[in-house]
Amino acid sequence: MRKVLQKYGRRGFKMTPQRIAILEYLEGSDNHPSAEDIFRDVKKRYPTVSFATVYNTIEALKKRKEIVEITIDPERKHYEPNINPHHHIVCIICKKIGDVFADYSTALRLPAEVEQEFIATGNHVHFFGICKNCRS
Amino acid sequence: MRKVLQKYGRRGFKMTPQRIAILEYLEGSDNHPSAEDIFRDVKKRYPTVSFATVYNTIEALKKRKEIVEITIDPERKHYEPNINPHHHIVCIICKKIGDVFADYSTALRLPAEVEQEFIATGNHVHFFGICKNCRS
DNA sequence: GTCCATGCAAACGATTTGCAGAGTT
DNA sequence: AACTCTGCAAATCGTTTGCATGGAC
Repeated sequence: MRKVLQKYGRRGFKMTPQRIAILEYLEGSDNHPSAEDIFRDVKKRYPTVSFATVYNTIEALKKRKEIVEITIDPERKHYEPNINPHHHIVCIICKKIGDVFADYSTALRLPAEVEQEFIATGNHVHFFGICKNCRS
Repeated sequence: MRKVLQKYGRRGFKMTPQRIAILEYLEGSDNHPSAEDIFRDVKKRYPTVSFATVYNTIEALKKRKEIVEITIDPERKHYEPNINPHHHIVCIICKKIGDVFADYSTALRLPAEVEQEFIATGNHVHFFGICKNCRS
């Protein structure tokens, strides 16, 4: 809520109750929800919300660079409100996604052969591991 | 073909013509095809192949760890025959995927806060950039 | 005959789209 | 009225599954 709710008083992006609920859910915890996660949560307060609204809002927020789409789960897309570039770690058991704030850029040099083919403009590290909960 | 075709003479994994075609395509170039890419290519030689066969074969090969599924394209899964752990770079224009053989493990240390939550067991770096072709 | 791969078609799950109705200005 | 968001339903796309047929041992 905070950030985005302030930013868009009303202009260009209408702050409807559903959208507020979506933003609050997205910014309310350190989760990385899928569209369905968002849908389920918003439905608690607005039992008539539709997937169309959720996806519409996601699309509008992506376009405005207020949220980021994460491609880390082969089955579905996930979203997060944290715009600062960072990395992720995924529990291989429960699939929980954690944030990793660190800048590895200086270490992540491309091998020479690859540099002949590509100019790198960014990077994202996907760690996998086991979370505290799943260690038992 | 080489590797896998030799390995499985016939036992446990039947080398049918369709499977040979799939393996040849997978190992024949440094591509990272999607199921549909594979399907289209095999169809050239076997016009009656079905997606079921392609997906069945992919599944069987994944289970035997002969190919790896890549989660880097939000729209579809990609596969590659190179089992050695390595990283990837994706052209943000044409989506071409390149291999990056480098071991960044020593540099990729998790921040202390994250280590309290997760034990890392692996990593994969997803570079993005622009390929030679798309520079024009 | 047994086993297992094939190929067709139907099913499925995630996401997208068309559109009529509503809310806001 | 103009604009745009909502919610329903239908459509789409990638992937999976059920099942009858068919080839290899």
